[in-house]
Amino acid sequence: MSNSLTSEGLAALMQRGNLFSDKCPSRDVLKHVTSRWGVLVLLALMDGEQHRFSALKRKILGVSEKMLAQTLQLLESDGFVKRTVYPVVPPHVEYSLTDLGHKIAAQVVGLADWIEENFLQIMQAQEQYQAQQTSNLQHWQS
Amino acid sequence: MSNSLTSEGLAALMQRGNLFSDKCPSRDVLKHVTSRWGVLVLLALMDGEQHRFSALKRKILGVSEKMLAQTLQLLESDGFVKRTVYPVVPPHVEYSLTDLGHKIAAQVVGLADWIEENFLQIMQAQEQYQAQQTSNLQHWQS
DNA sequence: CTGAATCCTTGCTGATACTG
DNA sequence: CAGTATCAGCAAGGATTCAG
Repeated sequence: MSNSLTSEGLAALMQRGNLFSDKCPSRDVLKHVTSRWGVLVLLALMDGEQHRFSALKRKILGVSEKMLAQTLQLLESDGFVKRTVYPVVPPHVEYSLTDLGHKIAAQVVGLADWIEENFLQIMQAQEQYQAQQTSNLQHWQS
Repeated sequence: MSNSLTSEGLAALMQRGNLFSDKCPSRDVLKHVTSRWGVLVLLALMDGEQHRFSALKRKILGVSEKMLAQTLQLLESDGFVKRTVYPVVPPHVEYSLTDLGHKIAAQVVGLADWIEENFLQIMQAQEQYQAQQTSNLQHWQS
């Protein structure tokens, strides 16, 4: 059948702190949703509407067809994106978020928003770091 | 001086939805904290203790010295990690999270935890997707 | 002990061309 | 319209070596 899980195997997968041991499957999902285009796809689909492939391509500036298709496939395989095909000519495909997709999108966007909100502080830290590096540089230059 | 920001430039950087336009500096920070080792470093430092380089290397299984040093530098330059050097022989360096670091670590771990908590659903979606792909495969094989 | 520097391999990415 | 296939370029990642 499709579900071949043992309760022991499941327990091993679900325990916390698993991220430290390599090959943790959660890392793959994290990779998908935080990837360069993954974030943008989730963001683009968050309005709950149906979106066509070409519409997404227009909305997400700079993405190639290959990467968009690849990202959509990954997110679909994780159960975050729903792909609806209308068997007509010319082909018509629509993408939208699943319930699960909406939830993880909220998490990802929450993280992204936090960064944007606190970006001023981060930038100041970066400048301080830069200044520190520069002064160290000047030190051994003399 | 170190601060060369104009108010217009800052305003342009801070507006929401900026993630869509490429070269958004927030994307770099997002990349740092969600990178393969970035997540694990934040997780390892979340206890609030001081951690030595070699201790982190032992704690984060599989990380190379190069990537650990690189990750720590990035997180330090973003103001998330504090690096304390004790000028003794042999060298003694300690790493810990800043206040800002604790906050973003909470966000990142929140996302990671969400994935782990909902991993059962995700895995089921992956199995369904796999099954679907396999059946499609068998279709044209015959 | 804590890294920096080097080399080398891998994998991601994007441009192009092609299919149903 | 909605992709797939292929290939080339580049950057991330890792192993090793060297240095303060």
